[in-house]
Amino acid sequence: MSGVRRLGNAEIAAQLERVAELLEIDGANAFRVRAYRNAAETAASHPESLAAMVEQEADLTLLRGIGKDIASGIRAAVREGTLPQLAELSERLPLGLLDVVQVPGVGPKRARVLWQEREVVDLDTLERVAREGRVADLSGFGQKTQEKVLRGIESVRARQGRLRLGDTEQLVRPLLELVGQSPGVVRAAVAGSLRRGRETVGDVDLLASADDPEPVSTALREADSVISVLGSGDTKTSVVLRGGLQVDLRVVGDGSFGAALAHFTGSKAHNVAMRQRAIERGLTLSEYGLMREEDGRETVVASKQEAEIYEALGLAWIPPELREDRGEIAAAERGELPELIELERIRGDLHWHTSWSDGSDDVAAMVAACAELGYEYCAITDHSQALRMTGGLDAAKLERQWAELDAFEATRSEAGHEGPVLLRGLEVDILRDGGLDLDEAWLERLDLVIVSVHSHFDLPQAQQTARIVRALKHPQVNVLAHPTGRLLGRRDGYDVDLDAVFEVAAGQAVAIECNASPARLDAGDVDLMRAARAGCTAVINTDAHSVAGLNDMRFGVLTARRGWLTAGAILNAWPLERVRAFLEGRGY
DNA sequence: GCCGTTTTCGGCCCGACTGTTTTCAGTCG
Repeated sequence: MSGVRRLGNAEIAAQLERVAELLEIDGANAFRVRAYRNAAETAASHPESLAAMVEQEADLTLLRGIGKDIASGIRAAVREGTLPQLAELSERLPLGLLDVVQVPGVGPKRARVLWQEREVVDLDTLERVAREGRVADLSGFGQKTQEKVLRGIESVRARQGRLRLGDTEQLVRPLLELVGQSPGVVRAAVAGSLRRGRETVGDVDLLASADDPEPVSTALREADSVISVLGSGDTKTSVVLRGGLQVDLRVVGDGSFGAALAHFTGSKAHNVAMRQRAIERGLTLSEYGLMREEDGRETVVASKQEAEIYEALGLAWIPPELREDRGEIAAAERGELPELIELERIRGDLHWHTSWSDGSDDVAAMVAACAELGYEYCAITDHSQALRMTGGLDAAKLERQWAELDAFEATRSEAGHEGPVLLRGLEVDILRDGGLDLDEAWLERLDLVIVSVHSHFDLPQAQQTARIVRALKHPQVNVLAHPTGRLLGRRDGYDVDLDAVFEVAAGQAVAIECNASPARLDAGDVDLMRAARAGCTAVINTDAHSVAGLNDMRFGVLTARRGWLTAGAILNAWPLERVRAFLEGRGY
């Protein structure tokens, strides 16, 4: 092991992606830009640590999309922390332009013009110039673009500073291990919004119990991924990781671990309600425990285990995902907390792509991976033709795909047909007018029709809603995928009246997807609650575009748990026969 | 910049839409 901080694959991928964006702004050859994007994708999804491969002197150019130049860049980055290509570009271009291209309507070309003609270097300068009306008069811009930019700046700002759940989990897992294995540590856990399974995380709270806080605090301060220490005292150490994520570690005596865990898990609103409940019972609740004060003396009622605190307050233990002060305390008091969905209850994945459209693995590999996950069933659902960039399928291409599926099934049955039942579906685009991007005959033949919006995000609400509702009313439609279209940290959802959509979906037996991709988590927790209240069935799908993507299921399950969903409300937690009945519109 | 070979250079995914233009560049997916 070298003494150099080890760069994670996610960080290498992020740096490659930044190189691609800066090259684009710089006006570089589009294929060179794409080469960096492809390399970023490979880095992000490679199961083995690239840094470890470099240390072992493995040949990185064997990986798809990584050639001589990028391999040597990665080797340098592993040694020095930064890709030389990124270092070089950041000397020539303002890094704030990376935020500027996040603004809808501003791409690399316009960012370059704004920089060179108006000295825009970041969101602040862009906002000032736009407010002064000096964007509209640039050639190729105009009044509407200027207005769109001003609106866009706000939503970019609102998203900054929060990381997605999946990315955060990757960064935190090794830290939790480090903390848990430090000398003297009895218990260690993740708290905060990450423990509650929120879709994005602002900072990370780690908790450890130990008599002496020093060894574990030191271990965190000296962790490979830490770039600066904000503060470090007896009970709290705050550090910043490469990439900017702040991590706070609290160290408490093991006797108060439960109370501290409850306190630092939050949410704030949940804690306030819990403390109020304590006061009503003549008690006080803090991170040190649930206390009773008698004759000026404080005695501990409960503090060692989280569950003891809830019990002492007359409550069932509340799963962290529910701790948002959305009625969980009243439900816990009545003993009516829902029996939340668990990953083990998921019986199949009903939305994923193959190399027939924009997936990277073939049918056999995807089905084998589903078998590995222990699924009873799964569904192939490539894109329909409207998404040309994905190689979407039209009737003729579907015919060819089904021929391959027939051959695949024949091979499987010769081999004894082990593994999940494979349903045949398609992710069919909802066209601008609400029509479906596939002919009637094929819609009828498919086992499963998923519909989704991938275009015309800017329609006014009434029109967007009507369009989706019309699609849902088609009798062959079974699932509405990613119902808001949001991309976490990148794009807000389109403007749609979800309650109207859910009402129709419930009546038409169309399941509402909880898309488990950490980039989407759509429908989100609150929307899933609304859908359930409207009578909709939910379905948790990964929308995987590779074998690796199938592992995202857990993020969807976390989100569904936050939405109070039980196994009974989730299509792919049902046995196959019931799923088939649902898909065929029979009683289910 | 990567890849693959017809092995050292040419292809790499591309169509729709928007707002800007007056025939199209830029953005988006």
